[in-house]
Amino acid sequence: MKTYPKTKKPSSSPSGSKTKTKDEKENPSFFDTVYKLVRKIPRGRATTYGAIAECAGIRLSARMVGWAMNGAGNMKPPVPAHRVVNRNGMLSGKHHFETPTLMQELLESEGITVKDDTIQDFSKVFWDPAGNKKKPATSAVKKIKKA
DNA sequence: AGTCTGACCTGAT
DNA sequence: GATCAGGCCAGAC
Repeated sequence: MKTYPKTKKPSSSPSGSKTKTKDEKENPSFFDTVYKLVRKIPRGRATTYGAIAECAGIRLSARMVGWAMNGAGNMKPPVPAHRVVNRNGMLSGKHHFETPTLMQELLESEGITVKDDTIQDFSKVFWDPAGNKKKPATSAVKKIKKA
């Protein structure tokens, strides 16, 4: 699996080094968009990377969403990354939190039922960022709703 | 400069 | 129905 022979630095925040991007203000990387969307997530709600990626306009780059979350921990206003889960509603990134249980703790603290690292009634707690932006959601959302 | 990994998703086999 | 492969962007070695 992932061949990671190199040293891993926890402080590898993508957005942390904003020196590379010319002007994130005028040229807001999708990173910023993701953070904004995630911050817009109401309490007691959760969304998926795909939904955010879709809303950000990078459905095919949903992976980057998770990567962007990596820097979320360094964000001043802590981005509610715990409200972001994969399409399965499983706390995939929980392991990346300060504590593997922190994510579940936060979700439960918001009233979300989490069991076995998976959000129960995900279709209910699911929050569509597109709904806030009035943008057409993808089939991913439909599937979730259908489930 | 090239290579690879990364908290994913979708489509096709 | 489950599994495989492809794909996007950005950062680190």
